[in-house]
Amino acid sequence: MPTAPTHHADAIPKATDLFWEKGFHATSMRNLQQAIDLRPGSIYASFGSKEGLFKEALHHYSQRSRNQLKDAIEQAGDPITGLKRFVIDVLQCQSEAPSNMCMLVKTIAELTEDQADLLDEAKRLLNVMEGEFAETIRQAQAEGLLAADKDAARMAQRLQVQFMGLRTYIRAHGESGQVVALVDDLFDHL
Amino acid sequence: MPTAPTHHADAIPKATDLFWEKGFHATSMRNLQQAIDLRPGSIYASFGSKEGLFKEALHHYSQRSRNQLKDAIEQAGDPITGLKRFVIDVLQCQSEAPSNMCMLVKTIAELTEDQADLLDEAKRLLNVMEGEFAETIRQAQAEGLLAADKDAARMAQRLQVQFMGLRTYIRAHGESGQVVALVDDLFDHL
DNA sequence: GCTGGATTTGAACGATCGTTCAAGCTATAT
DNA sequence: ATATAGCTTGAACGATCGTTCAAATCCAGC
Repeated sequence: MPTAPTHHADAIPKATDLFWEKGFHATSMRNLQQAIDLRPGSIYASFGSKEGLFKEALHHYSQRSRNQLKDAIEQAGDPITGLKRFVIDVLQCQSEAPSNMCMLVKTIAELTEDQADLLDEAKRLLNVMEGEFAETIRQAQAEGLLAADKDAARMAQRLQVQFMGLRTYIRAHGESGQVVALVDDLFDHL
Repeated sequence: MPTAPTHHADAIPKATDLFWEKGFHATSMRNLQQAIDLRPGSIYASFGSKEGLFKEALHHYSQRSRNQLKDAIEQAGDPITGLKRFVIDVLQCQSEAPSNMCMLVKTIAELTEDQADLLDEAKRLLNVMEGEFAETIRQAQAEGLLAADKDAARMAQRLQVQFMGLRTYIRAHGESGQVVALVDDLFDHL
């Protein structure tokens, strides 16, 4: 029943931003109806349930992030500068983004086993992103930009931990402008 | 009206654990009534509102964590081993605790400006905890257990970032048993 | 053992939740 | 122009939300 074709193509991005800002439980179907300008029947015809729509939002968010990384690498020229650029961009975009924190992290923080499939999906997508980090690091090693003897997967793991920690920290305090220096540090001790 | 005297002293700990597990929005007053075995009238006489009870829960959680750190330091003998012990204990107690993640972090991840005072309180208490870390590090420096030229506040900041990141990472993956090694690393590069 | 203030009780309130579905509308094919 | 298939609409459903309050209960002090 889900993923039925709709000509309201920008419904998912808008739903994503609302879910990202307010979280799963605090976002009501009526909030969503207003945000994406669709009546309940249309939404349920397309997505089946609130959970179904949220799952689409998670996928859209994940894809958007992966594209953002890809673009940053292409624009920067080499993988490592691109990766660093991506991290800095995400950390600094406090103003325009719906939330300072990663939507996937917010989701695994909020949900319990009551929404096991959404929780598992968020975990999986977070893992996919870590895989992208690892692949990027591997490419940097192949190009001689990074010591090739270190374990790329382990480095990606460390990056993921620090990245999630930093975003949480920035949410708790202000941005404070030290972001670039902190990220430089992060990549030095990678 | 809040904080009226009650002889149901263990109401707050039980409410804390439920809020910690399920978060603010997913925990209903009826869940709480059942968990702490009080009827609505009594709860509202004591705490005024769901928000009031949640604020008490935040305070209780914060105090409990600070005591846990204090105890760990006393038991370990010196501040730095105690601090490390505390971190390891928290990271490993995946089974008994209501959630792998810090309740304060879960709260700042979940809430928006719709509950501004609860959000600010969680941020403040997180800052208090970072202050405890800094004070502990300062004591370790005073006892010659740590290089005294480094900025204790900055080290506490790094510890906080890594600690929050690691707890999130453990929530997303399993515990995987590498925790002790990871924390050793963390304290080496502190 | 009676009285009076404080506490507890649980039914009930209006609001809002996620969801459904009969009726209305739109657009294509004939 | 008319029929038909599919999408859209919005009122409505039962459940549950946070909260209230009159009545029942408890427990001092006399």
